[in-house]
Amino acid sequence: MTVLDARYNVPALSRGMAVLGQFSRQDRELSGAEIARRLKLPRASVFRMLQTFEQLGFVERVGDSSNYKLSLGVLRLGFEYIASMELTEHGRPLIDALRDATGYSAHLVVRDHCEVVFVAKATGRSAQFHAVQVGARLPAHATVLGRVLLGGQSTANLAALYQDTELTAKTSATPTTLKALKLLVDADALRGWGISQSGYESGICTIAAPVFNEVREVVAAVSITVPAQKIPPDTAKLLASQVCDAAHQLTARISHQPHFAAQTAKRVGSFKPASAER
Amino acid sequence: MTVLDARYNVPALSRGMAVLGQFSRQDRELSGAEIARRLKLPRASVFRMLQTFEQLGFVERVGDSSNYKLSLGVLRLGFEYIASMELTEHGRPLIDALRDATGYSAHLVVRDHCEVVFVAKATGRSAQFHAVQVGARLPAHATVLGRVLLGGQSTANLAALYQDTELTAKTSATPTTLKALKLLVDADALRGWGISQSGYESGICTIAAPVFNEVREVVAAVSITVPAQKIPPDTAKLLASQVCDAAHQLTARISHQPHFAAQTAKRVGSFKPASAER
DNA sequence: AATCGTTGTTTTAAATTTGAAACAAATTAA
DNA sequence: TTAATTTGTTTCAAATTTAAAACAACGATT
Repeated sequence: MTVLDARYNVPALSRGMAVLGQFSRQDRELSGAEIARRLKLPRASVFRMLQTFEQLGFVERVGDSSNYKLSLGVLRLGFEYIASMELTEHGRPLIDALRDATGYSAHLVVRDHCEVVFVAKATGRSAQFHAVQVGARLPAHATVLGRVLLGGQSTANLAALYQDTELTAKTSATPTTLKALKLLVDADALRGWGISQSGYESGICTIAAPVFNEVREVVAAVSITVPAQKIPPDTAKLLASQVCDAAHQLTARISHQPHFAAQTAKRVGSFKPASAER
Repeated sequence: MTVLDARYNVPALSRGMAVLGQFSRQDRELSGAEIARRLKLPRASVFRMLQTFEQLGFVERVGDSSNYKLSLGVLRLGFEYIASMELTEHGRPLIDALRDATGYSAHLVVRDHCEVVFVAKATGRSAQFHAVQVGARLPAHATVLGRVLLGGQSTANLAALYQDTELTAKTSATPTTLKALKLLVDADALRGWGISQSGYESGICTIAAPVFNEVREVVAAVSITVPAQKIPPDTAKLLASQVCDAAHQLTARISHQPHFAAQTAKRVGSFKPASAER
């Protein structure tokens, strides 16, 4: 594996993306000076970067002020990403069907390091309060979704994943140690699905099942959210079987043809484990 | 207004974003060499940019090959954008309600130059074939959505908008001249809503109504899609009134408090109602 | 086998961007 | 009002990145 080499950095790029990254729900608008202060960059540099981003349609000025906000351009990247995933391509009809079958909101999620990311959703009839949006992120360790997505990870892998991240307690049930997390992860992996009776936000139960790739690594999870304090065991089992069904179907679809997608089917045979390192 | 000055470009940024922009549904994976060829950049430069993006989590290597694909990081930007829009904040419950009231998929769209962009959707029960996704784009001139979004634009503005864009004919009903487009736009603007009986894809009818800001500029549109070849006039009127209702409510919500949002309430104490003007 | 054409990676002179400092305009404070 | 901050913009020498060229590894073709 080629190690990422700091020699080959393009600082302008890193800094530029950092600038874009400053904008958030809390900070819709930012001035050049404010960004410069936060990132400890020269005002002149931020000024130039903002001008560049404005030309590219990634940020725009707010009204007549000199403040900036994100612009529609940034959506393009995310959309192309979602649209380019074979996972969502095949997953969408399945979670739509799952929603129709159960009547509850169904989701398709993947893991990005220690976070759960929603990549597709089918909204149920019962409009929830703050329904999650595609692109939303949740801490993996604090949700069933995350624990299902972590299924099959070795203790060492988990440790590596969480070496820079605290296992913060969201509720009393949240695991705060790697050991506790591993136990929960293994339990769900063994059963083949997971359930949270008083999820991240209470009053909502989540049932999730893993989607595997060709080598049986977890690559995604399918889930439904049920607006209830607690689901009786029988109902839970019934719903779980439906969720698992959807997950199995998706597994079948994406693991059948190993990474067929590529238009660059170069060396199909060679599977040798990456050369020497220096 | 400050004119965008080419002097203040950060080439590395422009090029970097161009690299990311190369990835699409058609081109999920790209090699460094391929990108270099397309953008006519030195291979070494592309190589370094890809390494940088990889470190930032915007692209990742595909399996063992040296190809790259977009990574989950790019979703973050788009999500923050959507989440930071007051439009979606207020619009989501409204289109959810519209979906529930009509039973059809409801959407919230905005305009980006000559394109319609979906920023929120509430999927109806009847699962469509290729349901649009948040972030998806359509040519404005070829859809009712676009024509409603263009409402109120002067002929000069339209001309400016389309000086670099062809009005390509998607169907026989698509306007291919500015004059024809203007006529359609004005008709919908006058009526207060628009309908396409054989939309962009046939078999689907779309009814759309504009959302205004404080100064009565169109800033968004609310719509529903009805899976039918043709809707009888009475039904259409009924549905249209529901769509208009939702649009009016959204207009009321976002145009009431003129751009209050700003977190730039730096000095919290000073709350004097900016009486003295210069 | 040997050659050719690609592609990924590395190096280094050449050219560029960068950031400190200066300026101007706007805002706040006294 | 006046002075003091803060911010947006501009300049230019210094320092950096860049891109041409070279290298190495690989696959395809002859």
